[in-house]
Amino acid sequence: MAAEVLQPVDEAVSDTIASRIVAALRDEIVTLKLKPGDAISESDIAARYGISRQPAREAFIRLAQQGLLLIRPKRATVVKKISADGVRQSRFIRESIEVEIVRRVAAAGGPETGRALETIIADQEEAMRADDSNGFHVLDEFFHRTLARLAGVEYAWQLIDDHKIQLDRVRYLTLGVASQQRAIAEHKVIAAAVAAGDVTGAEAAMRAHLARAEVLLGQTIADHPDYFEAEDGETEPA
Amino acid sequence: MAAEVLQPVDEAVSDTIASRIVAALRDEIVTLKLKPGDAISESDIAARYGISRQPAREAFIRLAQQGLLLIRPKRATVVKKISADGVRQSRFIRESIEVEIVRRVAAAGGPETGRALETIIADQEEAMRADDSNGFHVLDEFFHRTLARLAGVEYAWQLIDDHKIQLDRVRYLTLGVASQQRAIAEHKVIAAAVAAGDVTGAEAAMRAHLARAEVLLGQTIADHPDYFEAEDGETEPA
DNA sequence: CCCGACCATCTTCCATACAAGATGGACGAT
DNA sequence: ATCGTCCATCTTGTATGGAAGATGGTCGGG
Repeated sequence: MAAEVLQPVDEAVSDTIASRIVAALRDEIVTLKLKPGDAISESDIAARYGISRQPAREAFIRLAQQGLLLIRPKRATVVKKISADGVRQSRFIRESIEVEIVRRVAAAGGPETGRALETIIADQEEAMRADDSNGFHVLDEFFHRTLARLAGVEYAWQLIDDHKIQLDRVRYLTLGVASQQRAIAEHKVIAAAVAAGDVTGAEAAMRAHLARAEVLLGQTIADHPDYFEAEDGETEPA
Repeated sequence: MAAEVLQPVDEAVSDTIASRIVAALRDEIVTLKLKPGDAISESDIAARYGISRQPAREAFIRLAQQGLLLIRPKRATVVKKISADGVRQSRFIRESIEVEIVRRVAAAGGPETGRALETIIADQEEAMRADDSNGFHVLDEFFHRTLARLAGVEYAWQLIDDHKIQLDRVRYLTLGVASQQRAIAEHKVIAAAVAAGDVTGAEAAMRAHLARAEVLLGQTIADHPDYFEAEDGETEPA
């Protein structure tokens, strides 16, 4: 059943080569094995994965539509640099929707919703203790996704998930245990407010939780300026 | 500079055949020349537009990712039926984001923002008098998009635009002058609240404005049940 | 020494050919 | 007459070849 919930990502129902390439490239991009600005070509990927150019091309199209690649017609295809403004707007989108979600859940929620959330938080604490950074992230995502399902808008979460990749690349640059502890604490506040039916409290808690990304962004830009697009000045400071 | 803001629509920078097919099919789907449930094939489209299968295939991929087509691996490709639940969730997404947008604009807005909106409304009234239904819709979209730009999140509007197609198909089934008059009146209320810096008032006005779609949905399902997916019961009541 | 034109090379884009699987109707057995 | 099987036909997925265009280095002229 858990697998049922995790599988349907909208299009990956078919197990084609192109789909696998999409997943593979997507992972390489988020984990920064493919760095922003790197140039790749269809032939390149085709050779690397031992396939034809056609599936590689289709993968490029899908990833370009997700905002991860930039296909330049007759020139080359590059891994899109992270746009600071784009990250802020992705965060804006996420905050808009998630705030609305917790409002709904808090308004309609009963005691069992609170219990469902607490279970996830407990799992997160265990993952943190086990130093399972990857599992922690999966559970973090599951927490938010569960809220969406409780609000009856799980499809909306899928949307957030698509655009969250932009945020994930930043997040990947700023891992840390302290961050995990704080995330858990904030999740607890949200869960408590939701369980108590405190709409405005839940909204505030969610906003505070998501606001943390703003701080990380500035820090990350300072640390890895070459991964980001030039914002206002010239694009190429020659 | 303004061109800079309007140009980057993410992928349509290149003027390829595939892009034109995407636009053409998208239009046909929204205007219901291609009805939900209709089956189309790559060869079919290729022949119809006098092109090869390859661009048609790419267009299918892009449209499938936008949720308009359903590609069934070795079977056929069909125009996705309208999902009532999907429409509700698209509306939820739109409301979440647009509410947040008007909040921001109302909070930070000055007198010139109100004037910009009023200009658009005036144009809308003219379009209505001229019985230019298409122009009216374009201006309606422009009104909301302008709000997004004033909030500094025009990219977010693009997201809404992508998912608004689901709503547009329903809207296309329910045109009418009365609807236009009401839309203009509601736009005026929103613009007034924004100009006055009335955050909660603007939020309420926007919610009311978008809530109208809910009523239309039920009506439309009743009128065209064959365009919609079966919701809970069996998919095929044989 | 500096600048402009040319060209080999690379890229994406499109066309075509083939492969694998699913469908629906015809056909034959019971 | 009814049911099961087979097969022509359609579908999408993949491979490969050629075309148009952009790039960057090289070469020649000033």
